[in-house]
Amino acid sequence: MSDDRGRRPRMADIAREANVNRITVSRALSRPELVAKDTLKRIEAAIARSGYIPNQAARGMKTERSRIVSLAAPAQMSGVYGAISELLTEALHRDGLIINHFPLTDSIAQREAAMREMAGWCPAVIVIMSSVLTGPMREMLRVARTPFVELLSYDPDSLGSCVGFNNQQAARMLTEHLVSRGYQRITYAHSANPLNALNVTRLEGFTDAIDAAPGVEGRELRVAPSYADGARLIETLLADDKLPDALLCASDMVAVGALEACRRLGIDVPGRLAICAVDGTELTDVAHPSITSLDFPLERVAEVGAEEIRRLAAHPDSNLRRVEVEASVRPGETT
Amino acid sequence: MSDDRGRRPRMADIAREANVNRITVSRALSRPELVAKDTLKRIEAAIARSGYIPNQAARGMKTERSRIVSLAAPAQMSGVYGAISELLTEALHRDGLIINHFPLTDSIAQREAAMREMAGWCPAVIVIMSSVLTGPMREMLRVARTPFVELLSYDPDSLGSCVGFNNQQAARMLTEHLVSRGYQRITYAHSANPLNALNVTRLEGFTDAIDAAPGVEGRELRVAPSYADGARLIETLLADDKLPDALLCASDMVAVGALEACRRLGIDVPGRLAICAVDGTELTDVAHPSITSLDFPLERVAEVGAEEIRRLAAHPDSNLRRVEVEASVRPGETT
DNA sequence: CTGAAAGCGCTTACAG
DNA sequence: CTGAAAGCGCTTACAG
Repeated sequence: MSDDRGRRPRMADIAREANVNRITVSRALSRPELVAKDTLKRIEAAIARSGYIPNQAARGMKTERSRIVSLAAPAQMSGVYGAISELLTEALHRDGLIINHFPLTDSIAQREAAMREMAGWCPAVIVIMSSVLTGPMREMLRVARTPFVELLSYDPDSLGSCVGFNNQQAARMLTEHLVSRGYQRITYAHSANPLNALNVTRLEGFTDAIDAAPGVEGRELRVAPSYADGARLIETLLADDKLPDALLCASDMVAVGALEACRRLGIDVPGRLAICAVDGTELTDVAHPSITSLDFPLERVAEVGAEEIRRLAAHPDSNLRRVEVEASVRPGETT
Repeated sequence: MSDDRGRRPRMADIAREANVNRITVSRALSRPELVAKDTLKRIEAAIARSGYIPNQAARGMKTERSRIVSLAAPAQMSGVYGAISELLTEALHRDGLIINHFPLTDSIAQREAAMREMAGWCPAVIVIMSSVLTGPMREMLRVARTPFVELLSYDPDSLGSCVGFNNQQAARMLTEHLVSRGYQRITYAHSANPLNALNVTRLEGFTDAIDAAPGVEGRELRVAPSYADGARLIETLLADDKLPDALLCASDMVAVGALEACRRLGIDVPGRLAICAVDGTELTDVAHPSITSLDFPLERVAEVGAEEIRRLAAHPDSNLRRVEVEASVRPGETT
């Protein structure tokens, strides 16, 4: 029945079978109301018979407009990036937009290469979570003329649209919360990745709060975002006799891992050590004891973000939009 | 400096600036060793000056070979799908493969439409996690002539390559574990999604084990894969006075949510209720008490899967490979 | 309502 | 070492 001679059917094959010109097949697909009823029927039958699937690359080449949305984000899926990426992928899929996923590495050269890749596919929109933009990256975005959306961090000077919260302020509030509860030696555990935009602004917020609190000693520590590294962190601090009063974790996974290690090692939380997480995913709520963290509407970031992406995909030349969502401290049982 | 007249630079623009033919520019990009040194230098200078980025769609159209890998998976990123997808995305990105992400919905029609979309982009490989394949989907895969990889479930009759474990056996082993510990009324809480392949085979395994255990009463219950629904499940069962002896959870998130609800409601685990999870992500280990679950090498599935995808992308006509990874019960403190 | 012509941006042989 | 010709699979005006 179907053409089995080694290649997938093309529009020309359908046209031949249905006894029409390729143009008519194209029209039957894109504007069927302009095609005579029985012509349409013949074409549809031929399509069904052959299993024809239009080549999206060829289509996009002509229309100069793709339905691809390129999403660059840190690879970790168990935390806030996974949560947003899940909501975003679902929402955009409903609008017929295809998500191209680019993991962000720790190398500037690789991030720039990834940006080049992204731009090379002529996506409708480029979305970035939590990456610092280098000069070449900005230049590529400019030359590619692709609408650009930053998620998670609110930045009034963003190169494109953005939907997020003020991360500097958020880290400051959480630190102030710890100070107000009387903790004097506070350690901020974070990835220390200078390419992670959230990281950079959050560190500033932490430092601000420490500087403003006389007598409070602040430290920072590098830790990879995983349960295991959170647990290991506590073990190391304990072994070195360097356990602080309070631990502020940039990653929810680190907070959960640290909490579990404390339970195992008999460290009283929050009596001996307070634990506080910045991302505030569902995980911190489900933990026991529940972890003090940031209260910000993840769902709203994804929702408004999806809306903005959809809008820019439809109207690439429309104005940018910058949306700041509110964040506050959600006190849990660990502080 | 750069061309600012409303469109991104094309190869022809570079050719003009460098005083060569477009072909030479193309060659400079793909096989620079065939181009004279100073010609190359002129071309590279023009590319740098203009910020030229080759159009991947146009390139792929000619080469008939794209570097896209289409990945269809349930949207939930906090569980096993997120973990695999993270590892896979990173590994494939290192090989220069681009991941197109398609969330699986609960509607057959939508899944088939998604499959059509996927095939339309002429990906190098199509990867599916945990979806039943309908007749039309199989037909599309056949016509598209795209190599196909199934992950997570080992199926000797898979249409393509597969890397996974025997889910029927796994669910049976976990249920037998519960039976051997003396639990008599066992409830299997799962998404009840008939389109989820893992779900279907796991349910069979559960039923097998119950049928083989005289005097043991098995039930099944529908629950969405989230922390909140896991917690709600316990609340409902308690309110209806239908709490079983043991709960087998298809989703790790449900297990963690249920565990937390038990703690909150004063239900003794494992004394009054045993909890057991099937996916066995890191989450079950980090929970407290640690949750009995499946021990299977997630990383190996991702690693071998990535290898197989890479191989099929390079040699689309090579033989299929079916790899079964072993799984066993990892006893925790909840049974 | 349908089709002949031209072209999207690139690459693949082939000729020189 | 470089280029003129043809074509990948589709669509966009335009003409009839």
